[in-house]
Amino acid sequence: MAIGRSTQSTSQTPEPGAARRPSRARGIPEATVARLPLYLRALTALSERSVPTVSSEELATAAGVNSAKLRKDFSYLGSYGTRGVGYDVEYLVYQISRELGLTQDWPVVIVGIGNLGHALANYGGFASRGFRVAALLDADPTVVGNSAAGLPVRHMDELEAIVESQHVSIGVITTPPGAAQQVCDRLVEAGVTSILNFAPTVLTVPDGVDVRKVDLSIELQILAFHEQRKAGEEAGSGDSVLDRAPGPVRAAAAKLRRAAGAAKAEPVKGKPAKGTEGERSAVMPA
Amino acid sequence: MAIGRSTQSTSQTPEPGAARRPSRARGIPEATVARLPLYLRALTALSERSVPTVSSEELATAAGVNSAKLRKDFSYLGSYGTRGVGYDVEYLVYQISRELGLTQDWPVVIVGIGNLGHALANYGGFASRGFRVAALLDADPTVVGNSAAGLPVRHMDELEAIVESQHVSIGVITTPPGAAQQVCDRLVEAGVTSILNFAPTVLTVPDGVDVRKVDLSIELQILAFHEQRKAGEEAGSGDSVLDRAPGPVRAAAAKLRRAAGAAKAEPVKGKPAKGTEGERSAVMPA
DNA sequence: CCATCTTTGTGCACACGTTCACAAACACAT
DNA sequence: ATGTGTTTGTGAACGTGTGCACAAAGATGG
Repeated sequence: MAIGRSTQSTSQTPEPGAARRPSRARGIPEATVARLPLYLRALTALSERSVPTVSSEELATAAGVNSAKLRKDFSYLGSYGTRGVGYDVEYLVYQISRELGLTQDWPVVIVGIGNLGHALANYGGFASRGFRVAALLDADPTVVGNSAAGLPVRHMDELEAIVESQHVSIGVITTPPGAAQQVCDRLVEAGVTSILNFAPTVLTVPDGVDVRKVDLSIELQILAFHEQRKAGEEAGSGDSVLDRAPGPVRAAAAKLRRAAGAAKAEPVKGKPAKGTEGERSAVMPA
Repeated sequence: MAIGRSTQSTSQTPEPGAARRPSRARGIPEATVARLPLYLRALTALSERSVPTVSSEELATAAGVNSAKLRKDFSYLGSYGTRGVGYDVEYLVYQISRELGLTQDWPVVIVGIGNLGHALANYGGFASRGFRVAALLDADPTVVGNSAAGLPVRHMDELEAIVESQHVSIGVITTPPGAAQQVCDRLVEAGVTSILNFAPTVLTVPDGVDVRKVDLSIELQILAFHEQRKAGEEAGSGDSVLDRAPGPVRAAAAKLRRAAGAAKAEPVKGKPAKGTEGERSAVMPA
């Protein structure tokens, strides 16, 4: 099946009337930028197998997109192909790397060295793409001093000094949700202008700072949605009549709901709601 | 800044001419589905603070979107608000949960218990949203038998039996990239129809199976792209003239490149290419 | 040098997503 | 009851992304 286009808005806070960023400062659409790393990965694999050239069709298959899209994407970068032949692998690797800014070194700090922070610190794909872990930081004294992936875990207090001295512009937040905004503020204050947030929180940042979000829980919920649909496709779900009734009936229902809600009761004819479940993922954000 | 709309195509393989899924089987757009978990999170937070009702404006702020979008999103679910008042928090929590299929239990298997697998096993947001870890699986005998998050790590051989007996329909892949497709095939064969893939690989699956992908490396690269742009906005980058020249000049350049590439030399006037770097993230996929 | 074949680059049409802006609906006070 | 204020729900306009289909560009062989 493979859901057609999912548009998981990984970046957040489009800021209503704000900055008016046309998303293509020099003409490269966001959607294209998001696919460049995919192409790059496929191309480096080809490069390692010493394949000299590749057609849009082949590369598209390897990257999991269709060839027209790929060609259009590349056309935004310039005309790097040769008609009748295809694309020169090495050259394209270089061009895409350059476009993505991977020909330079990006020092990164990871804040919050729990399970996930550990996993990221050990992530091999880091170094191979120009990213270098400048420091691992944590607020917990029992964690500080441990080492992960050959690097010592240092205390949050050193954050500002590290960011400044190593010119860190990218920060990764893997703290529990409660600490995320605070950490974010400190990172930004220290000079970080791009943040990758793994904590399930909406971060507020000043203009000029980019935030991208990775949220396991959301991904699973989206899968569940489609899974449910597949399951329910044959078995017509017992859709409550009230819920989809129009006009006055609905209004009455709303009134009832509000009355019930005020007493903090169960949602009308709702499932048991499993005892005020909620955002309490004190364990780890992931 | 906050990049406007990022469309990180988290799901993959739209399959060119295939199935023609209008992405809205019962009328809910993909983009909306992807935001429902966000709303749900904000709503449960309000619910815990016993807030009875919330306006689209407030909720939108809490979820990090704009209010018009939120209202339109909700309008796809039905008319669950009350004009002049707002939305009943409890009721909306229930409606969204139901829509997302979270009122039922989703057993999940995690395959590949490295650093990341561990992190996910310990992830608190799992259980609180109807997801239950049915089993942790790994192929490495030295890992099998360990326990993570109170669950024993079991051997891959048990995969089929577990999926079948526990009716698992969602699988999470956190193996190294080399093993991902193989694991994926086994999961699908065993009956799993939704896969969350953390390995940096394009998975091929039969029709009817959903794949979503989470890729740290890609997220960082996208950040780097924007970071580079910010940096280069004042300092006009020394863009090679050749690269953007049109027509015949370019053709000649292409010819040269191909000649160079055949000998697997450096890309024309390229950076040192740091010794056949590449996909070799044997450490962990993340 | 010409004919043929392959593959790129792109104009165009359409689908999807976002935002505006406003009428309809409801609450509440008088 | 009626009027006033608030907030939803949505039509319509716009912007972005996708995919088709084809002309143009180059390769290749004779």
